[in-house]
Amino acid sequence: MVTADKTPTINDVAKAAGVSKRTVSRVINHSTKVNAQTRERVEEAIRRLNFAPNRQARGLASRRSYLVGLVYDLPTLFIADIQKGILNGLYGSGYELIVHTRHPDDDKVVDDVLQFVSRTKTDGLLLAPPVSEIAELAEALNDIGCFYLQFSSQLSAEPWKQVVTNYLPAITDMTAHLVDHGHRHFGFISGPRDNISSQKRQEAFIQALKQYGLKLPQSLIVEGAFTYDSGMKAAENLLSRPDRPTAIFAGNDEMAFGVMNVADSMGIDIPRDLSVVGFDGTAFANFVIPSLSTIRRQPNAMAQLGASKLIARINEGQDAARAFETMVSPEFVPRESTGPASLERR
Amino acid sequence: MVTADKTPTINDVAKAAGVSKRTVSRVINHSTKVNAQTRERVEEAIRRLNFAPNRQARGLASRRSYLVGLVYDLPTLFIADIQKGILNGLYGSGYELIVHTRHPDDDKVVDDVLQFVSRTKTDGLLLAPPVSEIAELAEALNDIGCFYLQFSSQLSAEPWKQVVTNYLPAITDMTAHLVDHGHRHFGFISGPRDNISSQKRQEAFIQALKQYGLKLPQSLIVEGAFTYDSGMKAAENLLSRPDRPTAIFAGNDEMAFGVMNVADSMGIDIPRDLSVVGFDGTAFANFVIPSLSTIRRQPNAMAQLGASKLIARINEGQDAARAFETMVSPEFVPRESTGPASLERR
DNA sequence: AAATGGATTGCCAGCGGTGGCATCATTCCA
DNA sequence: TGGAATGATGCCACCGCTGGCAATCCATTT
Repeated sequence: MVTADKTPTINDVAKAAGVSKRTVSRVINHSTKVNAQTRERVEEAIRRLNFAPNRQARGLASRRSYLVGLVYDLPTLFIADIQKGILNGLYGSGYELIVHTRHPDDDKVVDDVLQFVSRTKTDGLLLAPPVSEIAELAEALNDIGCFYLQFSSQLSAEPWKQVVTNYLPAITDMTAHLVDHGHRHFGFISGPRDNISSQKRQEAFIQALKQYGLKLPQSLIVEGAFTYDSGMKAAENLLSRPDRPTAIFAGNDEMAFGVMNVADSMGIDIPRDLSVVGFDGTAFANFVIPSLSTIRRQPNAMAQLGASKLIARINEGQDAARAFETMVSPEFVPRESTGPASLERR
Repeated sequence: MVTADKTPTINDVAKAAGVSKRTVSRVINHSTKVNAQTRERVEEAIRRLNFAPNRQARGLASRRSYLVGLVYDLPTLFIADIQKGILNGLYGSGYELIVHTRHPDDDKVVDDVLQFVSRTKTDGLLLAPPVSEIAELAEALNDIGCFYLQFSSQLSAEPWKQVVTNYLPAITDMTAHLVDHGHRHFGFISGPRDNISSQKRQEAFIQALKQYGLKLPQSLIVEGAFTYDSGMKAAENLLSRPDRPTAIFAGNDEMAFGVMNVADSMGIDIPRDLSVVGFDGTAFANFVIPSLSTIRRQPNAMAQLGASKLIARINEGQDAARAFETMVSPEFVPRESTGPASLERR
């Protein structure tokens, strides 16, 4: 019932190994200035006593916390996957993950995050989109000397602070797929206007179309809000016009589901009368009928990369972080919601 | 460029307020033994200097960490919502959330969590299902005197350590809904056999049916794995038998999507030929066509309750936690996937 | 007026580590 | 052989805060 023996301290280890606690400290911190035999002796003692250094004391003395923070906005499946990937990347690094999301009461994101950092003393911050795209926040963090890593869609001048998703290849593949199937007339449903990821997706789509000498008229770009309802609204708009597109690319899967629903209730068959493509590639895209062609991101892989990169930067400096990849590329996954363009359009 | 003034310490505040640092400490910790005027003076100084106590130093001295941990298994939308609710509940409490999920390399859950606790020195643990249902883990945590709160489906003898979802009311409503629509012949797709939540759902369903003098024959209970594929398999099984049910209750939404898909490819129309009900009520249930009738849990509310309850227990003891609710009830949300039983059943 | 007692407040040690030296042993070179 | 350079280790203060107790103040009691 009683666990009399409290957790061992560095002193216990020192005594057990017959060295000073300073030496034990050196071993813990992988200092090179320790004799191989001494190190072995200390490590043995650590193992025998099942010693784990006290993070708080370590942090207090060394002015570090051995904590990294994840800042995100909304709880989505994508974020859950990102978080999982981060935990994988952190595994064995000695760092723990502390999470933060904006509280409805806090209107000022920048202040909110700054407070979080000062409260928790995290050694680094992982910024998920769309928080990662806020330029003022990055600036503010730079000012206070806080290490951060953004999961972003826009390459900056400091790539060691980023993991960037390059939309172009996958969107080009997707476009090729549609064009090959005879589509010439496209609609695009964007995310919120000020959302950078959404802008980037749009740009990539336009650029891909250009390669085929095709254009995306402004009138066939409808603003959504990355939500199901907004996808429906946009679809009603796009599908009720006389020159309605034969293929719609939605800025995320959720809006694509909205499109599918509207099409269904308008008697427009997918993929016979309309092809639909989403973006994100969360599991649900595979569950709907017909299954949704989409662009699959790799949250797990990119998060793991990001975590490792941030830790490298914290522990070994900027140059170490530079050695890591920056770009990740999602991939187009064709499924049942895309097919040949119907011959008799309109 | 340089932010010369480092963060203020308790000493700075003490000096500014003209008191000893011990008094400042008392104010921070809401000790009652402080004169009202003194307190005001100190609080003013704290505000003026924008002081926040150093969590590490505080923890080191008081043997607490001001950290609570969330332990979960898989990254799902449900977990993301739970986490969001916890963060809401923790807001303003002075506690931060540190997350942990089982790493594939760790086979022994109990040891893994125990290590996490000893590494991080969390003051409390929030256990999400299915980790929350592991009896050995709860025991082990009790042994080391770790406070925890389980999000569970099974009331224990220590309700101050739990937030329990009571499935019966919603499942009874759902059953009533189906029976009112003429259904008499049901199929049930369970989660993994050893999953306690799944067992509870099954029990509740059986109990609800009993109220109508109806039975759920063992042969119409098919084991799934809470995954889409397993839902499809189970559906193939259920729908290919001569006495196939007119309504299927799936243990979660994801499996229900599998059922819908199989029904579609077998030419079985939902809801005309078959009613389907899911469980979870994540947003996607509303996105499929037809939209899925399901039982909506309230992850946000229950998580917020759980977080507050745990903090109360940590700060004010068991009796304070007793004052909190324990039971939460999900609700049945009828949508398009359920309707009248087809007349000419076989 | 001295004693009593409760309410406030201050002092000092110490939580478990790390940083910056000093120390000591050994090796290398002139 | 002496002296410097190098490697390994130990000593002690200190990181920023809280716990335990002593000290102080003030009102009340006798």
